[in-house]
Amino acid sequence: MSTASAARREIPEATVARLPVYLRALRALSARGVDVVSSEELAEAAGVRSAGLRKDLSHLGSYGVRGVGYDVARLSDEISRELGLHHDWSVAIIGMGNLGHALAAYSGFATRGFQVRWLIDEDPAIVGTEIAGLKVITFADLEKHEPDSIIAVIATPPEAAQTAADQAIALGVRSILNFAPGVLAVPPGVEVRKVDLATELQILAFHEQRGKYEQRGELEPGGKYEQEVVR
Amino acid sequence: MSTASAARREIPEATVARLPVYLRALRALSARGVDVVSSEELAEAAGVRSAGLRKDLSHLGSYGVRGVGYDVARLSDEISRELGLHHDWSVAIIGMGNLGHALAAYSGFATRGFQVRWLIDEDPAIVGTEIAGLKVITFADLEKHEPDSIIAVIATPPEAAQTAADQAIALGVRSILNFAPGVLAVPPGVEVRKVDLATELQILAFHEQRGKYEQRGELEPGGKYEQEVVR
DNA sequence: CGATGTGAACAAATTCACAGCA
DNA sequence: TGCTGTGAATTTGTTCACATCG
Repeated sequence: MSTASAARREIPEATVARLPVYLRALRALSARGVDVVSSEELAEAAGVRSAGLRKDLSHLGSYGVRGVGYDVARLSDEISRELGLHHDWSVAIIGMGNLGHALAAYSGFATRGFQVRWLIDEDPAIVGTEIAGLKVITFADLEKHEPDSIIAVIATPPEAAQTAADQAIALGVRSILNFAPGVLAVPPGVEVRKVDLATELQILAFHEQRGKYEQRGELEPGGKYEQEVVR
Repeated sequence: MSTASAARREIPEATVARLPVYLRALRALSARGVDVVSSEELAEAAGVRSAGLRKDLSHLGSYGVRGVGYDVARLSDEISRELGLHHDWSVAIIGMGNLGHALAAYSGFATRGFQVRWLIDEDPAIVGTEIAGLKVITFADLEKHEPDSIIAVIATPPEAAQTAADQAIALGVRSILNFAPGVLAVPPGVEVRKVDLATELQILAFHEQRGKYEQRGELEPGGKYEQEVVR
């Protein structure tokens, strides 16, 4: 109740999940010199329907102009604020195997308000080495730095994921992006999102097996097709 | 009606997305020597509610025994069948940068019916080199092999993703897992799933900023907490 | 006029609660 | 008795269609 950015309108979870997509589309438009965009155009760029886009944006407030559209810069800013991208976020990557390595070097993080600041591993052979310009440290080392407001990215082998999560949480981490397969048990107040590669492939396999669209074969070889993004 | 696994009941998308999770939990139980499990226990292991689990499984048919539970081996098998994990799937990874590299070496793929068989890149400096025991080839080379029934994993830089998708689709690929940020335009009949790291972090940032659970501070330091997985 | 913003209709997913069966 | 399987109730999300306003 005390904080200024307090309980505003409740924003539906499904909407929150799409805001980053809109933000990216807006950035791309901005880069192309567009500064006003209609819901129709933005929806196209983001791969959603225009009515849905308008409803999503309506949860943030009224930032469009009727008969005109949305100001790209303004809308970007509002969405950024809503997502909490004003201050930069510190990211700690835990587990410096193949995936951790790649994530440490992945520029997609840095480009949008997320700075990878710590690389954690417990393997003595890896601790102390330098990856992508950062020294690999242990949890004990991390403790010395600000413990709060870090997002932890878990890229350990599956067996080590729960322990890694426990240690991160003990240091005050409340947001975890988990690349390790399996379910993490965390206390209330800690949010986990997971990225599970095998699961994604299995979902694709399911649809491919079922010929989801019944449209076996023939895919209109030449020609430009309408944008059609499946979920 | 001829094939046993014929066009059965429609399975809700949300259910499909959870089947791989159940499958993994079942495998873990099996490895621990458990061969019968209740919906309560399996739900716990999978991080869902038992009622939801039962409803999900009911879409596959009646494979449980009232008063007893589910046979672990049987249920694993049924879910595997449903997901199309009987025959192995071939995966082609496109774009051999950091991420492509890591994905090529990632054992999590191989362990579940997905065999990474081709690594694609167009950079002459990379083509021909060997990564994780596979030679990097071009799209032109790929064409010589079976074009159908491949799942393409796009790990290119964002600018190259659409072209990569177009080329893969031209070769007959109908399932794409896209790691590049941005929206892919694909014809009907092609399914795209995307994994967007920056988006995931932004969603976490949103919730952290809002102190989703209002439960600022105090996280019950010691003690074992109930399992509480947020989405 | 033309595009936004939104109530109302619809659809999908989740949760409840309990009948029914091993 | 104890669990599954499932209708019914509820919640959440999407689509429609149009009044509204710059």
